[in-house]
Amino acid sequence: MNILEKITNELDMLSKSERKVAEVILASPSTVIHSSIAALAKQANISEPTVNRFCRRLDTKGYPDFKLHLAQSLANGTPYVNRHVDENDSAEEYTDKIFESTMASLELARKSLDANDVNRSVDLLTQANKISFFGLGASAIVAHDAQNKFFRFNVPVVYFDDILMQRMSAINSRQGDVVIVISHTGRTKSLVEVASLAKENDATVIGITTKGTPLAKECSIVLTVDVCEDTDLYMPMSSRIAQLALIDVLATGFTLRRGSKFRDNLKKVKDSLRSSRFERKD
Amino acid sequence: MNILEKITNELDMLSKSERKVAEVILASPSTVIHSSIAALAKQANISEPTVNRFCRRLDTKGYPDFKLHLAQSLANGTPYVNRHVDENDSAEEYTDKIFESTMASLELARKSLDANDVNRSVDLLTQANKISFFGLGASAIVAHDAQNKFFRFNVPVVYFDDILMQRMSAINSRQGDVVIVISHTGRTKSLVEVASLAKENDATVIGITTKGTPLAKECSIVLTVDVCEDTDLYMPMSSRIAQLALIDVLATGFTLRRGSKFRDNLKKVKDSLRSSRFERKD
DNA sequence: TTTATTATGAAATAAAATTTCATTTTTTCT
DNA sequence: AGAAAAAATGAAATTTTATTTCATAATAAA
Repeated sequence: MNILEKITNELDMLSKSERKVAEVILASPSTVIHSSIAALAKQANISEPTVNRFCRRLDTKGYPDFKLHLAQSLANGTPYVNRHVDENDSAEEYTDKIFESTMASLELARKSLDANDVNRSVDLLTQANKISFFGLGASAIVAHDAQNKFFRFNVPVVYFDDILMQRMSAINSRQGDVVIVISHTGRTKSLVEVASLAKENDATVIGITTKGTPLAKECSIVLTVDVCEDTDLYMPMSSRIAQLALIDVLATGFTLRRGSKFRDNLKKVKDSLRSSRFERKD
Repeated sequence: MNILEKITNELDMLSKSERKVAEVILASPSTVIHSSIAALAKQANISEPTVNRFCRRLDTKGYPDFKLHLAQSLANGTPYVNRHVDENDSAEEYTDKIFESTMASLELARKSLDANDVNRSVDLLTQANKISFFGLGASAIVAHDAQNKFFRFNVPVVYFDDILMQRMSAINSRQGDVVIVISHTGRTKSLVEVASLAKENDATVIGITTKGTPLAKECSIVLTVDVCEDTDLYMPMSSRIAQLALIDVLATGFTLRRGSKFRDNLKKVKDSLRSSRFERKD
C-alpha cells in the first residue's frame, strides 16, 4: 500500500511528536527522501529517536527502509494526479496536464467500480431482449458509443439523446429489456424520470452514475463511476472518458460471455468494413 | 530516467569490477534495495568503495541515493501496459485490464502528440469563421463530442457523421473555415475525399489520425494520436478515448487563448443548466 | 621493458541510524 | 485533586553504514 496514504490513515494513532513528523513528510515528501534522519528531526522540531519510532509504527524496519517505501510511493503516486490547468500554461503544459488528469480519473474510476456489479450487468445484458442506452449532453456521446458497440453484437439496441424519445421508449419497455441510463451528476430530472418510468414497466434499469444520486436510487444496478469532481467543473471531461471505458468493459464482458463462436461473427462485421478503406501498403 | 535502463546502457563504460556490481543489481534489483553497501560488495565479490564508485558513475550522490533511485525505478517498473483480455478472465480481471490498457494508450498518445501542432491548431481554431468536425463510426462519437464542447464557446460549429452531409459541407467550405477530420485508421476512403474536398476549397484541414496515413497527407496539420494497434483489433476502444482526450486539450487551449472574460461566459452556460437538475442536499 | 594511467581494496574516517536509559508528560485510578 | 502507572520523549552512547584516503595491483601506452 502507498505509504503516504498509510500515514494519512494512521494520523490519529500517532503521538503528538510523531504527528509533527508526519506533517513534515506529507508537506514535502520529495524533500524528505533526500534528508537524513537528523535533518528531518530538526525540521519537525523533535528528536531523532522519535523519527525512528515513527518509521517503525508504519511497519518499516527503520528510517532508511521508510525512505525506500516513500520513494516508491512517490514514483507511483506523482505521475497521474489531477493537475489543474493554469492561465499561463504552454501548449505542452496543458496537454500534459489534461492527459495526466484523465489517466488519474480512470484510475479513480476503476477503484470505484464494483466487479460484482459489472458481472451482474453483463449477465443481464447477454439475456436482454432489447438494450437501450439513454444519456443527455456529454453522456449522450457515451450512449451513442455504447449503441455503436452493441450494434456489432447483432442484438436489438437503441440509443436516444432526445428527452421525448427517451420517455416514449421507456414507457414502451417491458420485462426482459435492459435500460442503461448514463448521467455523471445523476441529477438531471428528465433522466431520473425516464429511469423511473422504465422501472415501472418492469425493465431492468442499470445506472452509470455517481454513488448516492437520485438516479442511483431508481436503478436495479448502479455502476459507480466516481471521478474527481473539479475536473468536470466547466465541462464534463474526465467523467465521460471513464464512462466510455466502462462501456468497453461491458462490451468486452458481453463478448466473453457469448463465447468464441460469437467472436467470429464480430470479425466478420469488421472484415466487411475493409472494402471501404484504402489498403495498407506494408 | 529509469536507473535500470541506465545501468544497461552504460554497461560498457564500466570497469570490470563495476560491471560485476551491475550484474548483481540487474539480476535481482529488489534484493539490492534492502542490502547494505557491504552486503552488495560481498555479493559481487568486490570491495565497498567499488560499489560506491559505481553509484557515482551513474550520477547518484552515493549508495543510499542510488538505492532510492533503484526503488523508484522498481515502483515504476510495471506502470500501465496493454494487458490482453483472456477468454477465462473474471469480471474483475477484464475490468482491470481494460482500464489499464486505456491508461497505457493515453500515455502513448500523449507521447506521440506534438505540442507545436496543438498550439498551431488552437491558433487556427480561435480564428476560424466556422469549425466543422467530421468522423465516421467510432470517430463520429469523437466529432459529436467536439461539437458539444465547442458549441459552448458560442462559435459556429457543425458536426456530421453522414457521408453525404460531410461532402456537401466540405464543398461549401471556404477560406477561414477549419475542418477537423477524425479517423483512427486514416484510410476510410470517403473521409479522405472529404478532407481533399475541403482542402481544394481553401479550408484549413486538421487531421486527428495516425501518422503517415492517406488522410494525414491531405491535412494542413496532423494531430498524431498513436495508440497500440491491437487494442483496436475488433473494436475501436483506446484510440477513440485518446482522441477524446485530445479534443479536451483543444477545447482547453481554446478557452485559455480566449482569455478570462470568455471563461465567465462559459460559467454562465453551465449555470443555466442547473435548473434542470435536482439540487444537491449537502 | 619501462612508465604512466587507471582500477582496486584495506584501513581510517566520517556520517547516519539505532539503542539505551533517564526525564518529562500524560493518563488512570483512588 | 493528587498519587501512581503508563506512555512519550530526547540526550548520549553505541552500533551500523557509507565514504574517503592512500598504498598497491592491474592495465595500457610509449
